[in-house]
Parts: sequence; C-alpha cells; structure tokens
Amino acid sequence: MSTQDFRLTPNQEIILTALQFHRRYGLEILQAIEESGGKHIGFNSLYPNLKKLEQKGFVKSEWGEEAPEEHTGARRKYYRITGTGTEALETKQLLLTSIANWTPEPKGA
Amino acid sequence: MSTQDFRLTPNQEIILTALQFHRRYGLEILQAIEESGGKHIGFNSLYPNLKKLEQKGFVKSEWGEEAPEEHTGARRKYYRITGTGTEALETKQLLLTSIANWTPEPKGA
DNA sequence: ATTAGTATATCCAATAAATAGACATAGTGC
DNA sequence: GCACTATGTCTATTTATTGGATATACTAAT
Repeated sequence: MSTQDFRLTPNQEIILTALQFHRRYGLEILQAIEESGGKHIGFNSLYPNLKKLEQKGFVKSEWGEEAPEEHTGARRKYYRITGTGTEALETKQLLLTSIANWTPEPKGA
Repeated sequence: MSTQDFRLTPNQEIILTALQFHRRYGLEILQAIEESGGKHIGFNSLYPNLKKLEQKGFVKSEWGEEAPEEHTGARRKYYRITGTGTEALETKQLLLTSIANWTPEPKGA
C-alpha cells in the first residue's frame, strides 16, 4: 500500500516526459528536449536524474542489443518509462486540473 | 517583438494554474492547492511569487471591492491571469507534448 | 597508433529556488 | 483589547540546477 510520492523536480519531469512514448538512450533524450525548443539540460544533469528516476521506479534501463554496424561509437543504454512513471506524469496533470477548477465550499447557513 | 520567456518555476506554475479559470485572492490560492492535494506552499512563498508573476505580466491584481459584510477580516487582493499568462501555461504543455512525441531524423543516405 | 566522434558516468564549485519561521501591518467582529 | 482574516517582508537553511573538468570505452578513419 502506501500512497507513493510522485513528485518530480522540473528536470525530472522533462526527462520522464521524453520517455513517455518512446524508449530512448541518454543523449537521445537531450536531443529530443533540445530540438523541441526546451531549455538546455547538460549530461551532467541528465545522468544523475536518470539514476534518481530509476531509484524511484519511474524508469528502467537496459544496454542496447544493437548489432555493431547499426550505429557508430560506444554502447547505448536505453531507458523506458514504467507503469509507476506513467502514473507520476498523470498524477501531475490531474493535480493541475484539479487546482485550476477548484472552488471554495459555500459557507453554510 | 522578441519571443518572450515563458519559463516558470514549479511553484509559479502551480500558482498560475490556480488562476487559470478563476480570479482568486492570495490565501484562496493556497486553499485551492491544499484541498486539491498539492504539496504545501506557505504564504512566504506565495506572495513573492505572485509579485514575480505580476512583473512578468502573467497576472494582474486589484483590491477587492466587496461590501464589508461579504466577508470578515482584512481587505482581499484579487489576482487574475492575463493573456500572456495563459500563453505561458499553454507553451509549457505544448513543449511537453512535443518532447514526448519527438523522433530522430532518419540519417540520410 | 593516434585522433575524432559517440556514449555513459562522476565530481566539484557556484548559482538559483524553495522552505520554515519570525516579524510587521491592517481591517473586522466581539 | 483580543481573535481572526489577510497581505507582505526578512533571514537562514536546504535542495536543485548549472558549467566545467575528468574518466572510461567502443568505432572509424588516417
């Protein structure tokens, strides 16, 4: 049981969102953010945040199983969002909607 | 001209969202957040952030014009979101959608 | 074999933001 | 005067982000 803590720091929210619909490797996440016009995140912020997201159970990772000719350079580690991670993103949106639509209890007679 | 800076800190996003559909006064904003299950924001965080949001042109404020019998206690200052503020919230959502759906350019022949 | 490019990962110092608590002011009702 | 509602500032602490440096490792080209 125990309701989880779904809170995300700003960078964690952006990184997790980048994984919402696509499995991606580290530098690909930065590319997705950069090319979508988001503010720059360096890899010095990326990797520690991916680690924290993994510790919270919001993402999991696996080493790329590509044939060596599929891409140049070093091994890629792929990250994918978990069910809990998806829940964290949804919870954030529900909270914002709920805050926006809240109205006070009319003070009773 | 000059494309504006629509970036919001986490608390600014929550506060601005509380004003998205309703004009509210300071402590009412905190109530909307609290009763929707958001994490606690104190008035020591609220007022400076409202000031910053007003300086950025995302909200404007006016003193309550209520008849004195409509509520007990001191004057209320009402805040409402501006067109620019609404744009800031929309820009944030569009950015997240864009990051989530981004796919890499297929590397050409 | 060296260099360039891609990729993951950590460490440190500086800056920025949020947080708790105290303090101050003011209007209303009792 | 006291309690309650409400707006607002200040300071110290903690937390998060940022830039820059450093390290490892695999691939491709010279």
